[in-house]
Amino acid sequence: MEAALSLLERKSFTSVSLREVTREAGVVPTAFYRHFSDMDELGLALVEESFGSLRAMLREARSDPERFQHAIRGSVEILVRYVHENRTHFLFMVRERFGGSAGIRHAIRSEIRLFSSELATDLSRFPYLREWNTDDLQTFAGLIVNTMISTIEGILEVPEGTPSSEAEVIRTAERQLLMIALGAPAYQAASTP
Amino acid sequence: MEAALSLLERKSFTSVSLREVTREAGVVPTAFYRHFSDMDELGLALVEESFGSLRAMLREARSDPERFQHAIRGSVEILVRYVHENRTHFLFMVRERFGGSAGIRHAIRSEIRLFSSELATDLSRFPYLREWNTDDLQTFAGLIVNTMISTIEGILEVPEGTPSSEAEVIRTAERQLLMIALGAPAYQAASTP
DNA sequence: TGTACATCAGTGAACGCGCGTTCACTGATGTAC
DNA sequence: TGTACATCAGTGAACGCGCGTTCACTGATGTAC
Repeated sequence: MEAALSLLERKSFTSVSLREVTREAGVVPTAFYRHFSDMDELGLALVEESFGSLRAMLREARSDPERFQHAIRGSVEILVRYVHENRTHFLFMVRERFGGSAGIRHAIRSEIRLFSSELATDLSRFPYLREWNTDDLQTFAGLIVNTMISTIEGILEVPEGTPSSEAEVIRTAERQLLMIALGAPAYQAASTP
Repeated sequence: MEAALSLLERKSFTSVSLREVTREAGVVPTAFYRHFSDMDELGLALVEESFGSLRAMLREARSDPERFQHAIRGSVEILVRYVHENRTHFLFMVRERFGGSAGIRHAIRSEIRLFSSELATDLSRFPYLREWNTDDLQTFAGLIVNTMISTIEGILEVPEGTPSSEAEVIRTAERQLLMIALGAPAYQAASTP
């Protein structure tokens, strides 16, 4: 699994061959079958491992409710740190979300959906979101998740070691999340006249 | 190019071989070289063709300013129609945006950036956005483009012939765009106290 | 504590296959005079 | 209007290569008695 992830910096998982993985791992091709029956099984294991990183991130964001609730900046900071610390995991998720095999695509998609639902539950504890119906909360959470995903994509795309472009990505994310957060009360006011 | 696009329903461009393309086109493998020097050149030609569809969409949205300016529903309708009419073009863009070769990824990314800038220019003509600075407008346009992209992704993901799920995607898009639109004045009010 | 056996990750040779690319070719269509 | 030549898309044989997968194997580690 480590070998596969380390190959992702250069290419997408779908275009990595079984032999490339074993070569990277310093092992003979047939040894692969001691661990997985094919590349798809490896891919699904990587989905699980990768979303483990994401869940850990969410757990941390939750453990500091003050920061989570009040400072967009704090949340973006946690996001950025996790993307750096688990770069290949996030690269894998972003690359295979649409490019992967059907099984891997579905696995990633359902993890994101789960993640979005959990965020909706968290959001329902916000004072000014308390009275929203589930549907509106889901939509709102989806909007935030979209912005988070494109921020992750932005961070991964920025050439490594160009802090100025990355700072730009971060600044954009913070302002977009602020726009969304400010839109929420206006939306609620408009839909319950 | 038609043959390549027709293969995209099943797999991503990166994992399509030169021989598969010629087989689909009903032609001998070597005939490929009469048109492109390699698969990457084909891919770049497809980027151009695909974004042609997208530009046509923008042109139509612009030609009916009333609808463009006032009804989010109208804009989403145009978007949905274009995705259906050019399904393989959009599939190609979504799949290769992260999964493709470096050259193709860059080409797609810069087209999206261009698209976002043009939207920012259009937005500056809105009465209540007239006084925004370029930076805020770009950020705002980015947010809208993100939402459009994830709506496109949603439409492409929905199994064909399940109108109820598609309607759900459309409804979510409309409400998210509304949240964003309502957030704009609040954002401006907050940043110019 | 020692012996016998099972489990397990990795080995190395071999297979048939689809791949990208080369080459010299064919025959239809377009262009110059 | 007729002839000579150029351009062009497509052909078909051939190449060397990396691929996924099979098979019988080795040798280290763990477990039962």
